[in-house]
Amino acid sequence: MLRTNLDFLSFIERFCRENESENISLKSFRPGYRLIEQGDKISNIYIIKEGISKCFISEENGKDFIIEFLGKGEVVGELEALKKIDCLCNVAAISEVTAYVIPDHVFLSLIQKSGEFTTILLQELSTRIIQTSTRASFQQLYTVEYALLKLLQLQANESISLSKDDMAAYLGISVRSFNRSLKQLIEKGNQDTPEFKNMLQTANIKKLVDRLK
Amino acid sequence: MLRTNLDFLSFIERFCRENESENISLKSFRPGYRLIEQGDKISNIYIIKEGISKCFISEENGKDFIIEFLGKGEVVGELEALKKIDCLCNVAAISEVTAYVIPDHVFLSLIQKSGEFTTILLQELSTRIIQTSTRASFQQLYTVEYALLKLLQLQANESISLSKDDMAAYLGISVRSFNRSLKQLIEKGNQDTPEFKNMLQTANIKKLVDRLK
DNA sequence: CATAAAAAAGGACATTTGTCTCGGCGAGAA
DNA sequence: TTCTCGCCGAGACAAATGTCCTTTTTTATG
Repeated sequence: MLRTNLDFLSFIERFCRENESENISLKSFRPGYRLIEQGDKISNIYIIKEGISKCFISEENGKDFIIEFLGKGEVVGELEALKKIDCLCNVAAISEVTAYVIPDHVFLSLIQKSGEFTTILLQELSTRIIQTSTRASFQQLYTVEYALLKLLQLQANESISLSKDDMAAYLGISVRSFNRSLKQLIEKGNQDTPEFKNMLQTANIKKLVDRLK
Repeated sequence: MLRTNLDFLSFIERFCRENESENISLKSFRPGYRLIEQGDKISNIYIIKEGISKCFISEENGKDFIIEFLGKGEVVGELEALKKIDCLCNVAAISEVTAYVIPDHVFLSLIQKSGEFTTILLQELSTRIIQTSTRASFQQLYTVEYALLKLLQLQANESISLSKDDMAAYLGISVRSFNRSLKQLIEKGNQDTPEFKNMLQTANIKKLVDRLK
Protein backbone atom coordinates (compact mmCIF):
# COMPACT_ATOMS: atom_id res chain seq x y z
CA MET A 1 0.00 0.00 0.00
CA LEU A 2 2.88 2.28 0.82
CA ARG A 3 5.29 1.26 -1.87
CA THR A 4 9.01 1.56 -1.43
CA ASN A 5 11.97 0.44 -3.51
CA LEU A 6 15.27 0.66 -1.76
CA ASP A 7 17.15 -0.90 -4.69
CA PHE A 8 16.07 1.96 -6.86
CA LEU A 9 17.06 4.52 -4.30
CA SER A 10 20.53 3.16 -3.65
CA PHE A 11 21.17 2.76 -7.36
CA ILE A 12 20.27 6.37 -8.00
CA GLU A 13 22.24 7.71 -5.08
CA ARG A 14 25.29 5.90 -6.31
CA PHE A 15 24.70 7.10 -9.84
CA CYS A 16 24.39 10.70 -8.65
CA ARG A 17 27.66 10.57 -6.80
CA GLU A 18 29.43 9.21 -9.85
CA ASN A 19 27.78 11.50 -12.39
CA GLU A 20 27.45 14.94 -10.93
CA SER A 21 27.50 16.37 -14.42
CA GLU A 22 24.14 14.91 -15.45
CA ASN A 23 22.21 17.76 -13.82
CA ILE A 24 20.24 15.63 -11.45
CA SER A 25 18.93 17.78 -8.65
CA LEU A 26 17.40 17.16 -5.26
CA LYS A 27 14.24 19.10 -4.50
CA SER A 28 11.95 19.41 -1.50
CA PHE A 29 8.20 19.81 -1.50
CA ARG A 30 5.76 20.96 1.15
CA PRO A 31 2.93 18.71 2.25
CA GLY A 32 0.10 19.19 -0.21
CA TYR A 33 2.31 20.38 -3.05
CA ARG A 34 1.59 18.75 -6.38
CA LEU A 35 4.76 17.44 -7.92
CA ILE A 36 2.83 16.40 -10.99
CA GLU A 37 -0.50 17.45 -12.45
CA GLN A 38 -2.60 15.08 -14.45
CA GLY A 39 -2.54 16.01 -18.14
CA ASP A 40 0.73 17.95 -17.97
CA LYS A 41 3.66 17.22 -20.18
CA ILE A 42 6.78 16.57 -18.14
CA SER A 43 10.37 16.00 -19.02
CA ASN A 44 11.65 14.76 -15.69
CA ILE A 45 11.17 11.74 -13.57
CA TYR A 46 11.24 11.87 -9.77
CA ILE A 47 12.64 9.39 -7.32
CA ILE A 48 11.53 9.89 -3.75
CA LYS A 49 14.33 10.08 -1.23
CA GLU A 50 12.25 10.95 1.80
CA GLY A 51 8.61 11.39 2.70
CA ILE A 52 5.29 10.05 1.48
CA SER A 53 3.24 11.18 -1.46
CA LYS A 54 0.05 10.01 -3.08
CA CYS A 55 -0.56 9.24 -6.71
CA PHE A 56 -4.19 9.76 -7.73
CA ILE A 57 -6.45 10.12 -10.74
CA SER A 58 -9.04 12.90 -10.85
CA GLU A 59 -12.06 11.77 -12.83
CA GLU A 60 -14.26 14.12 -14.80
CA ASN A 61 -17.10 13.68 -12.33
CA GLY A 62 -14.98 15.41 -9.71
CA LYS A 63 -14.01 12.32 -7.75
CA ASP A 64 -10.47 11.24 -6.96
CA PHE A 65 -9.07 7.73 -6.81
CA ILE A 66 -5.77 7.10 -5.08
CA ILE A 67 -3.71 4.61 -7.04
CA GLU A 68 -0.95 4.27 -4.50
CA PHE A 69 1.02 5.89 -1.74
CA LEU A 70 4.67 6.29 -2.62
CA GLY A 71 7.56 6.21 -0.18
CA LYS A 72 11.32 5.85 -0.27
CA GLY A 73 12.79 4.88 -3.60
CA GLU A 74 9.56 5.03 -5.55
CA VAL A 75 9.69 6.49 -9.00
CA VAL A 76 7.19 8.79 -10.64
CA GLY A 77 6.92 9.92 -14.24
CA GLU A 78 8.64 6.85 -15.64
CA LEU A 79 5.55 5.66 -17.51
CA GLU A 80 5.23 9.06 -19.10
CA ALA A 81 8.90 8.97 -20.14
CA LEU A 82 8.74 5.44 -21.49
CA LYS A 83 5.55 5.92 -23.46
CA LYS A 84 5.92 9.63 -24.22
CA ILE A 85 2.52 10.52 -22.90
CA ASP A 86 1.02 13.26 -20.78
CA CYS A 87 0.77 12.64 -17.06
CA LEU A 88 -2.01 10.30 -16.22
CA CYS A 89 -2.04 10.90 -12.48
CA ASN A 90 -1.59 13.69 -10.03
CA VAL A 91 1.18 13.23 -7.51
CA ALA A 92 0.99 15.23 -4.30
CA ALA A 93 3.22 15.29 -1.25
CA ILE A 94 1.51 14.11 1.93
CA SER A 95 4.40 14.71 4.28
CA GLU A 96 7.47 16.81 3.55
CA VAL A 97 8.97 15.13 0.49
CA THR A 98 12.49 15.18 -0.91
CA ALA A 99 13.05 13.75 -4.36
CA TYR A 100 15.72 13.40 -7.01
CA VAL A 101 14.70 15.13 -10.20
CA ILE A 102 16.12 13.37 -13.23
CA PRO A 103 15.78 14.55 -16.85
CA ASP A 104 13.94 11.93 -18.83
CA HIS A 105 16.76 11.56 -21.38
CA VAL A 106 19.08 10.57 -18.53
CA PHE A 107 16.51 8.03 -17.40
CA LEU A 108 16.08 6.63 -20.88
CA SER A 109 19.79 6.39 -21.51
CA LEU A 110 20.23 4.59 -18.20
CA ILE A 111 17.91 1.91 -19.48
CA GLN A 112 20.09 1.56 -22.56
CA LYS A 113 23.34 1.50 -20.68
CA SER A 114 22.76 -0.29 -17.42
CA GLY A 115 21.44 -3.82 -17.23
CA GLU A 116 21.27 -3.49 -13.49
CA PHE A 117 19.03 -0.45 -13.77
CA THR A 118 16.80 -2.17 -16.28
CA THR A 119 16.41 -5.14 -13.98
CA ILE A 120 15.40 -2.93 -11.09
CA LEU A 121 12.94 -1.13 -13.33
CA LEU A 122 11.40 -4.36 -14.60
CA GLN A 123 10.97 -5.52 -11.01
CA GLU A 124 9.33 -2.25 -10.09
CA LEU A 125 6.88 -2.31 -12.98
CA SER A 126 6.03 -5.95 -12.27
CA THR A 127 5.30 -5.17 -8.66
CA ARG A 128 3.01 -2.35 -9.69
CA ILE A 129 1.02 -4.56 -12.00
CA ILE A 130 0.65 -7.21 -9.35
CA GLN A 131 -0.42 -4.79 -6.67
CA THR A 132 -2.77 -2.82 -8.85
CA SER A 133 -4.49 -5.90 -10.23
CA THR A 134 -4.78 -7.59 -6.87
CA ARG A 135 -6.25 -4.54 -5.28
CA ALA A 136 -8.71 -3.84 -8.09
CA SER A 137 -10.04 -7.36 -7.76
CA PHE A 138 -10.20 -7.21 -4.00
CA GLN A 139 -11.99 -3.89 -3.84
CA GLN A 140 -14.52 -4.87 -6.47
CA LEU A 141 -15.40 -8.19 -4.93
CA TYR A 142 -15.30 -7.69 -1.18
CA THR A 143 -17.37 -5.51 1.12
CA VAL A 144 -16.16 -2.04 1.99
CA GLU A 145 -15.98 -3.04 5.62
CA TYR A 146 -13.54 -5.79 4.85
CA ALA A 147 -11.44 -3.56 2.61
CA LEU A 148 -11.35 -0.94 5.33
CA LEU A 149 -10.17 -3.46 7.88
CA LYS A 150 -7.40 -4.50 5.56
CA LEU A 151 -6.45 -0.88 4.95
CA LEU A 152 -6.18 -0.26 8.68
CA GLN A 153 -3.96 -3.29 9.06
CA LEU A 154 -1.72 -2.06 6.28
CA GLN A 155 -1.36 1.31 7.93
CA ALA A 156 -0.56 -0.31 11.24
CA ASN A 157 2.07 -2.54 9.65
CA GLU A 158 3.76 0.37 8.02
CA SER A 159 3.35 2.78 10.92
CA ILE A 160 1.63 5.47 8.96
CA SER A 161 -1.73 7.08 9.43
CA LEU A 162 -3.74 8.60 6.64
CA SER A 163 -6.46 11.19 6.68
CA LYS A 164 -10.05 10.04 6.33
CA ASP A 165 -10.30 11.75 2.98
CA ASP A 166 -7.30 9.85 1.69
CA MET A 167 -8.56 6.55 2.99
CA ALA A 168 -11.94 7.09 1.36
CA ALA A 169 -10.26 8.04 -1.91
CA TYR A 170 -8.11 4.95 -1.71
CA LEU A 171 -11.14 2.75 -1.13
CA GLY A 172 -13.06 4.52 -3.89
CA ILE A 173 -15.97 5.47 -1.62
CA SER A 174 -17.46 8.63 -0.16
CA VAL A 175 -16.38 9.90 3.23
CA ARG A 176 -19.93 9.25 4.42
CA SER A 177 -19.59 5.57 3.61
CA PHE A 178 -16.21 5.53 5.17
CA ASN A 179 -17.56 6.88 8.46
CA ARG A 180 -20.40 4.41 8.44
CA SER A 181 -18.13 1.45 7.84
CA LEU A 182 -15.68 2.56 10.46
CA LYS A 183 -18.46 2.80 13.02
CA GLN A 184 -19.71 -0.68 12.18
CA LEU A 185 -16.21 -2.04 12.44
CA ILE A 186 -15.74 -0.52 15.89
CA GLU A 187 -19.08 -1.91 17.04
CA LYS A 188 -18.14 -5.36 15.89
CA GLY A 189 -14.83 -5.00 17.66
CA ASN A 190 -16.63 -4.36 20.95
CA GLN A 191 -19.05 -7.22 20.45
CA ASP A 192 -18.05 -10.81 20.18
CA THR A 193 -17.65 -11.23 16.47
CA PRO A 194 -14.49 -13.30 16.78
CA GLU A 195 -12.90 -12.60 13.42
CA PHE A 196 -13.21 -8.84 13.71
CA LYS A 197 -12.57 -8.68 17.40
CA ASN A 198 -9.22 -10.40 17.15
CA MET A 199 -8.10 -8.24 14.30
CA LEU A 200 -9.11 -5.03 16.00
CA GLN A 201 -7.45 -5.91 19.30
CA THR A 202 -4.00 -5.58 17.78
CA ALA A 203 -2.32 -2.73 19.61
CA ASN A 204 -1.34 -0.81 16.49
CA ILE A 205 -4.78 -0.93 14.97
CA LYS A 206 -6.36 0.15 18.22
CA LYS A 207 -4.25 3.28 18.19
CA LEU A 208 -5.31 4.07 14.65
CA VAL A 209 -8.96 3.53 15.41
CA ASP A 210 -8.74 5.66 18.53
CA ARG A 211 -7.29 8.50 16.54
CA LEU A 212 -10.28 8.29 14.21
CA LYS A 213 -12.55 8.31 17.28
CA MET B 1 -9.83 -4.08 -23.09
CA LEU B 2 -8.70 -6.69 -25.55
CA ARG B 3 -4.99 -6.21 -25.37
CA THR B 4 -2.71 -7.04 -28.24
CA ASN B 5 0.97 -6.51 -28.88
CA LEU B 6 2.04 -7.12 -32.42
CA ASP B 7 5.62 -6.06 -31.73
CA PHE B 8 5.94 -8.84 -29.25
CA LEU B 9 4.47 -11.38 -31.62
CA SER B 10 6.65 -10.52 -34.58
CA PHE B 11 9.75 -10.46 -32.40
CA ILE B 12 9.02 -13.91 -31.08
CA GLU B 13 8.16 -15.36 -34.47
CA ARG B 14 11.42 -14.12 -35.85
CA PHE B 15 13.28 -15.42 -32.83
CA CYS B 16 11.71 -18.85 -33.22
CA ARG B 17 12.70 -19.10 -36.83
CA GLU B 18 16.29 -18.22 -35.98
CA ASN B 19 16.54 -20.39 -32.87
CA GLU B 20 14.78 -23.64 -33.46
CA SER B 21 17.04 -25.25 -30.90
CA GLU B 22 15.61 -23.35 -27.95
CA ASN B 23 12.71 -25.77 -27.59
CA ILE B 24 9.98 -23.24 -28.02
CA SER B 25 6.79 -24.99 -28.98
CA LEU B 26 3.44 -23.95 -30.37
CA LYS B 27 0.39 -25.33 -28.60
CA SER B 28 -3.33 -25.09 -29.14
CA PHE B 29 -6.02 -24.92 -26.50
CA ARG B 30 -9.74 -25.54 -26.62
CA PRO B 31 -12.17 -22.80 -25.58
CA GLY B 32 -12.52 -23.01 -21.82
CA TYR B 33 -9.18 -24.70 -21.26
CA ARG B 34 -7.12 -23.20 -18.48
CA LEU B 35 -3.61 -22.48 -19.65
CA ILE B 36 -2.68 -21.34 -16.18
CA GLU B 37 -4.17 -21.98 -12.76
CA GLN B 38 -3.87 -19.44 -10.00
CA GLY B 39 -1.41 -20.61 -7.36
CA ASP B 40 0.47 -23.00 -9.64
CA LYS B 41 4.18 -22.87 -10.13
CA ILE B 42 5.05 -22.57 -13.81
CA SER B 43 8.27 -22.62 -15.71
CA ASN B 44 7.05 -21.36 -19.07
CA ILE B 45 5.71 -18.17 -20.43
CA TYR B 46 3.08 -18.06 -23.18
CA ILE B 47 2.73 -15.68 -26.07
CA ILE B 48 -0.61 -15.78 -27.82
CA LYS B 49 -0.42 -16.23 -31.57
CA GLU B 50 -4.14 -16.59 -32.25
CA GLY B 51 -7.39 -16.41 -30.32
CA ILE B 52 -8.65 -14.67 -27.21
CA SER B 53 -8.23 -15.65 -23.61
CA LYS B 54 -9.15 -14.14 -20.30
CA CYS B 55 -6.96 -13.50 -17.32
CA PHE B 56 -8.87 -13.53 -14.03
CA ILE B 57 -8.43 -13.72 -10.28
CA SER B 58 -10.59 -16.07 -8.24
CA GLU B 59 -11.19 -14.64 -4.79
CA GLU B 60 -11.72 -16.75 -1.71
CA ASN B 61 -15.35 -15.73 -1.51
CA GLY B 62 -15.97 -17.60 -4.77
CA LYS B 63 -16.17 -14.57 -7.03
CA ASP B 64 -14.05 -14.00 -10.13
CA PHE B 65 -12.64 -10.73 -11.41
CA ILE B 66 -11.42 -10.50 -14.99
CA ILE B 67 -8.22 -8.48 -15.18
CA GLU B 68 -8.01 -8.39 -18.94
CA PHE B 69 -8.77 -10.11 -22.18
CA LEU B 70 -5.67 -11.12 -24.07
CA GLY B 71 -5.31 -11.33 -27.84
CA LYS B 72 -2.56 -11.56 -30.42
CA GLY B 73 0.93 -11.05 -29.11
CA GLU B 74 0.00 -10.80 -25.45
CA VAL B 75 2.27 -12.46 -22.99
CA VAL B 76 1.31 -14.46 -19.94
CA GLY B 77 3.45 -15.77 -17.12
CA GLU B 78 6.09 -13.10 -17.49
CA LEU B 79 5.41 -11.57 -14.07
CA GLU B 80 5.78 -14.99 -12.51
CA ALA B 81 9.08 -15.53 -14.32
CA LEU B 82 10.44 -12.09 -13.46
CA LYS B 83 9.50 -12.20 -9.82
CA LYS B 84 9.73 -15.97 -9.31
CA ILE B 85 6.30 -16.25 -7.81
CA ASP B 86 3.33 -18.60 -8.11
CA CYS B 87 0.68 -17.72 -10.63
CA LEU B 88 -1.50 -14.92 -9.45
CA CYS B 89 -4.23 -15.27 -12.05
CA ASN B 90 -6.04 -17.94 -13.96
CA VAL B 91 -5.78 -17.75 -17.71
CA ALA B 92 -8.45 -19.50 -19.75
CA ALA B 93 -9.01 -19.70 -23.50
CA ILE B 94 -12.24 -18.06 -24.64
CA SER B 95 -11.94 -18.95 -28.31
CA GLU B 96 -9.59 -21.55 -29.80
CA VAL B 97 -6.15 -20.30 -28.74
CA THR B 98 -2.72 -20.98 -30.20
CA ALA B 99 0.30 -19.87 -28.20
CA TYR B 100 4.06 -20.09 -28.18
CA VAL B 101 5.31 -21.85 -25.09
CA ILE B 102 8.68 -20.50 -24.03
CA PRO B 103 10.76 -21.85 -21.14
CA ASP B 104 11.27 -19.11 -18.59
CA HIS B 105 15.06 -19.33 -18.74
CA VAL B 106 14.86 -18.53 -22.46
CA PHE B 107 12.66 -15.57 -21.64
CA LEU B 108 15.01 -14.34 -18.93
CA SER B 109 18.08 -14.71 -21.08
CA LEU B 110 16.36 -12.79 -23.87
CA ILE B 111 16.03 -9.87 -21.49
CA GLN B 112 19.77 -10.04 -20.84
CA LYS B 113 20.74 -10.37 -24.47
CA SER B 114 18.34 -8.30 -26.47
CA GLY B 115 17.82 -4.62 -25.93
CA GLU B 116 15.04 -4.68 -28.47
CA PHE B 117 13.21 -7.35 -26.53
CA THR B 118 13.65 -5.48 -23.27
CA THR B 119 12.24 -2.35 -24.83
CA ILE B 120 9.18 -4.19 -26.04
CA LEU B 121 8.73 -5.74 -22.63
CA LEU B 122 9.03 -2.39 -20.85
CA GLN B 123 6.41 -0.97 -23.18
CA GLU B 124 4.11 -3.88 -22.51
CA LEU B 125 4.42 -3.62 -18.74
CA SER B 126 3.90 0.13 -18.88
CA THR B 127 0.74 -0.31 -20.90
CA ARG B 128 -0.58 -2.80 -18.40
CA ILE B 129 -0.03 -0.47 -15.49
CA ILE B 130 -1.72 2.37 -17.30
CA GLN B 131 -4.72 0.32 -18.33
CA THR B 132 -5.16 -1.42 -15.01
CA SER B 133 -4.93 1.80 -13.02
CA THR B 134 -7.21 3.72 -15.32
CA ARG B 135 -9.82 1.03 -15.26
CA ALA B 136 -9.70 0.54 -11.49
CA SER B 137 -10.31 4.22 -11.01
CA PHE B 138 -13.07 4.35 -13.59
CA GLN B 139 -14.94 1.36 -12.25
CA GLN B 140 -14.75 2.54 -8.68
CA LEU B 141 -15.92 6.06 -9.38
CA TYR B 142 -18.55 5.79 -12.09
CA THR B 143 -21.93 4.09 -12.16
CA VAL B 144 -22.22 0.56 -13.42
CA GLU B 145 -24.47 1.74 -16.20
CA TYR B 146 -21.77 4.04 -17.51
CA ALA B 147 -19.09 1.38 -17.21
CA LEU B 148 -21.32 -1.04 -19.09
CA LEU B 149 -21.85 1.43 -21.89
CA LYS B 150 -18.13 1.88 -22.20
CA LEU B 151 -17.61 -1.87 -22.20
CA LEU B 152 -20.09 -2.27 -25.05
CA GLN B 153 -18.31 0.41 -27.02
CA LEU B 154 -15.01 -1.32 -26.52
CA GLN B 155 -16.41 -4.59 -27.75
CA ALA B 156 -17.92 -2.90 -30.77
CA ASN B 157 -14.62 -1.21 -31.61
CA GLU B 158 -12.74 -4.44 -31.42
CA SER B 159 -15.40 -6.57 -33.08
CA ILE B 160 -15.69 -9.08 -30.32
CA SER B 161 -18.63 -10.14 -28.24
CA LEU B 162 -18.33 -11.52 -24.76
CA SER B 163 -20.68 -13.67 -22.74
CA LYS B 164 -22.78 -12.02 -20.07
CA ASP B 165 -20.92 -13.89 -17.40
CA ASP B 166 -17.62 -12.55 -18.65
CA MET B 167 -18.91 -9.01 -18.90
CA ALA B 168 -20.24 -9.15 -15.36
CA ALA B 169 -16.93 -10.55 -14.10
CA TYR B 170 -15.08 -7.80 -15.93
CA LEU B 171 -17.27 -5.15 -14.35
CA GLY B 172 -17.01 -6.78 -10.96
CA ILE B 173 -20.76 -7.12 -10.50
CA SER B 174 -23.32 -9.94 -10.34
CA VAL B 175 -25.10 -11.14 -13.45
CA ARG B 176 -28.32 -9.89 -11.89
CA SER B 177 -26.97 -6.35 -11.75
CA PHE B 178 -25.64 -6.71 -15.23
CA ASN B 179 -29.07 -7.62 -16.59
CA ARG B 180 -30.69 -4.77 -14.77
CA SER B 181 -28.22 -2.22 -16.03
CA LEU B 182 -28.47 -3.51 -19.57
CA LYS B 183 -32.23 -3.16 -19.49
CA GLN B 184 -32.02 0.39 -18.22
CA LEU B 185 -29.49 1.22 -20.89
CA ILE B 186 -31.76 -0.10 -23.60
CA GLU B 187 -34.72 1.85 -22.22
CA LYS B 188 -32.70 5.06 -22.23
CA GLY B 189 -31.65 4.31 -25.78
CA ASN B 190 -35.30 4.18 -26.84
CA GLN B 191 -36.19 7.32 -24.97
CA ASP B 192 -34.72 10.69 -25.65
CA THR B 193 -31.81 10.77 -23.30
CA PRO B 194 -29.47 12.34 -25.83
CA GLU B 195 -26.14 11.18 -24.50
CA PHE B 196 -27.13 7.56 -24.27
CA LYS B 197 -29.28 7.55 -27.36
CA ASN B 198 -26.47 8.72 -29.60
CA MET B 199 -24.05 6.24 -28.20
CA LEU B 200 -26.44 3.34 -28.54
CA GLN B 201 -27.41 4.18 -32.10
CA THR B 202 -24.00 3.23 -33.41
CA ALA B 203 -24.52 0.29 -35.72
CA ASN B 204 -22.00 -1.97 -34.06
CA ILE B 205 -23.34 -1.41 -30.60
CA LYS B 206 -26.87 -2.03 -31.78
CA LYS B 207 -25.85 -5.44 -33.02
CA LEU B 208 -24.27 -6.29 -29.70
CA VAL B 209 -27.28 -5.15 -27.74
CA ASP B 210 -29.61 -7.08 -30.01
CA ARG B 211 -27.67 -10.24 -29.40
CA LEU B 212 -28.10 -9.69 -25.67
CA LYS B 213 -31.80 -9.02 -26.35
C1' DC C 1 -43.81 -32.71 -31.81
C1' DA C 2 -44.05 -33.24 -26.81
C1' DT C 3 -41.91 -33.31 -22.64
C1' DA C 4 -38.35 -33.10 -19.28
C1' DA C 5 -34.22 -30.98 -17.77
C1' DA C 6 -31.16 -27.23 -17.67
C1' DA C 7 -30.13 -22.45 -18.18
C1' DA C 8 -31.30 -17.72 -18.14
C1' DA C 9 -34.23 -13.87 -16.74
C1' DG C 10 -36.49 -11.25 -13.59
C1' DG C 11 -39.40 -10.14 -9.19
C1' DA C 12 -39.13 -9.25 -4.19
C1' DC C 13 -36.77 -8.05 -0.36
C1' DA C 14 -32.75 -6.74 2.41
C1' DT C 15 -28.56 -4.36 2.47
C1' DT C 16 -25.39 -1.02 0.96
C1' DT C 17 -24.11 3.37 -0.74
C1' DG C 18 -24.46 8.23 -2.18
C1' DT C 19 -26.44 12.87 -1.69
C1' DC C 20 -28.24 16.44 0.73
C1' DT C 21 -28.78 18.63 4.85
C1' DC C 22 -28.76 19.97 9.57
C1' DG C 23 -26.67 20.39 14.04
C1' DG C 24 -22.66 20.31 17.16
C1' DC C 25 -18.08 21.60 18.14
C1' DG C 26 -13.74 24.02 18.08
C1' DA C 27 -10.60 27.89 16.52
C1' DG C 28 -10.01 32.42 16.15
C1' DA C 29 -11.60 37.38 16.39
C1' DA C 30 -14.03 41.08 18.65
C1' DT D 1 -16.37 35.59 27.27
C1' DT D 2 -19.18 35.40 23.31
C1' DC D 3 -19.94 35.32 18.51
C1' DT D 4 -19.07 33.59 13.95
C1' DC D 5 -17.22 30.76 10.58
C1' DG D 6 -16.02 26.52 8.89
C1' DC D 7 -15.42 21.68 9.42
C1' DC D 8 -17.00 17.19 10.58
C1' DG D 9 -20.29 13.63 11.75
C1' DA D 10 -24.57 11.64 11.18
C1' DG D 11 -29.86 11.43 10.01
C1' DA D 12 -33.10 10.88 6.27
C1' DC D 13 -34.15 9.57 1.99
C1' DA D 14 -33.32 7.80 -2.67
C1' DA D 15 -30.80 4.96 -5.64
C1' DA D 16 -28.08 0.95 -6.51
C1' DT D 17 -26.77 -3.76 -5.69
C1' DG D 18 -26.79 -8.59 -4.00
C1' DT D 19 -29.28 -12.80 -2.72
C1' DC D 20 -32.82 -15.83 -3.03
C1' DC D 21 -36.34 -17.83 -5.40
C1' DT D 22 -39.91 -18.12 -8.95
C1' DT D 23 -40.90 -17.82 -13.79
C1' DT D 24 -39.63 -18.09 -18.47
C1' DT D 25 -36.87 -19.68 -22.17
C1' DT D 26 -33.89 -22.74 -24.34
C1' DT D 27 -32.01 -27.21 -25.27
C1' DA D 28 -31.95 -32.03 -25.56
C1' DT D 29 -34.26 -36.41 -26.12
C1' DG D 30 -37.62 -39.77 -27.04
